[in-house]
Amino acid sequence: MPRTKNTSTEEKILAAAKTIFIEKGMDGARMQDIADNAGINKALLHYYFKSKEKLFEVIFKEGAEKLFSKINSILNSDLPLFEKIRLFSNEYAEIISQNPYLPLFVLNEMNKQPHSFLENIFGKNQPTFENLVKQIDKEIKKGTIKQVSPVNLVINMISLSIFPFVAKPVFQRIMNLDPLQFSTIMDQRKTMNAEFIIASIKK
Amino acid sequence: MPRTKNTSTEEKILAAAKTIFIEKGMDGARMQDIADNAGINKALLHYYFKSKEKLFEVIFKEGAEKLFSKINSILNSDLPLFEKIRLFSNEYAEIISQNPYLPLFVLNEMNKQPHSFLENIFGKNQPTFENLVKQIDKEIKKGTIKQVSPVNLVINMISLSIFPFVAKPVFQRIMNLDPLQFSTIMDQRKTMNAEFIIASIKK
DNA sequence: GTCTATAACTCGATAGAC
DNA sequence: GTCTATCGAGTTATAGAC
Repeated sequence: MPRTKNTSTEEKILAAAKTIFIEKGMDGARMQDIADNAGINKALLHYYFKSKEKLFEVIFKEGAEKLFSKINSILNSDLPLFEKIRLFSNEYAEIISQNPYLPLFVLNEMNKQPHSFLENIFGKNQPTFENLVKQIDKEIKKGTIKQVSPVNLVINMISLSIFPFVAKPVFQRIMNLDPLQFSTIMDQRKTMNAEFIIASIKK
Repeated sequence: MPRTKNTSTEEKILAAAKTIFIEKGMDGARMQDIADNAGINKALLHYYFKSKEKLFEVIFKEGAEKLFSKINSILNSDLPLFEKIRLFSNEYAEIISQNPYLPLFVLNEMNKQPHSFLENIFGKNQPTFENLVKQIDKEIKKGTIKQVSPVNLVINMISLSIFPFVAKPVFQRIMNLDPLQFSTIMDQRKTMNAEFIIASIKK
């Protein structure tokens, strides 16, 4: 299908909305800001996406998808446990360093938005971690790793990958780091996180 | 000083403001909500605290203080490294499980509020981690722990303590946990976090 | 499809009575 | 110190011309 002027405007709006919503959140964002950022006027926003809420929904859904899909695909793959941990840490760190403000946006709105809204967005494609649980149990029986709870292992992996970005202003301030020092440290973590996790469970 | 009707109203306002601001953030909070929650009217809010921003400042400052003071006092104490890690994990987990919505509130506003606002609130009581850095270097030379970056160690400790609470709705959803299961897991983490960290650096 | 103008409404803040 | 009433700025959303 050839690009018409129509879809190009839609894309400009989506790009602008993404920027503004992720920066300011649902409550802080202004339709005027989005219009300005897209180089159009407010009325056109409503022409393409009925309401602020509808537009927000599109942006949130896409953002949440980006953050969650990778977790499932890697953790449910057939890789050996340690490789899985390394792959996850590396690829996830990459996604987040390319979208550093996305996690806080999604976390925020998941805490604020009503349950019905989230239900509508996430639907029923509930991930399962059966695979991973079995794999961890097997390693424990083999004696290669300590007795760990799979759920807590996953929580640790995700926490170490995401939180440093979410808390960037905090860490910069309490540790007295300038932006360059901080980003150097974040780069180190891309490989360090996996080794840290592995060291913590290895026997 | 005896409690007058005056200060009691002030306290009601502060308690209400805390509830509403932490739940909805600066942008999402409504003065009407705060007034309702305190059982008074909007005009009184302005009588006690000039503006929404001033009221917010008080709440934010108190919240940030609660989260940050413990980090410094424990990490700069004279305890042996492993004890320090255990004490921090336990006490910090306790603070946060008693104020589960505080971290996201503070993180959010630290990302959103202008630099001048934060400067005004935090002033110049910049913590230093010289103590900790020296202590870690000493342990490395003694050969009791691996060569680790002090900054990253602190980032890991804080990340593992805070993030699970911040991402509660995410973890509940992707891991299919009901609230009781989730809080059981969070309880386990209070002691588990420290052992996890220690295992990851021990030689 | 895109614009200008404006309606409809929300919300922080103040005036003024008690 | 506390209330009711209201102002005025700012915001989403729509009407209507091009």
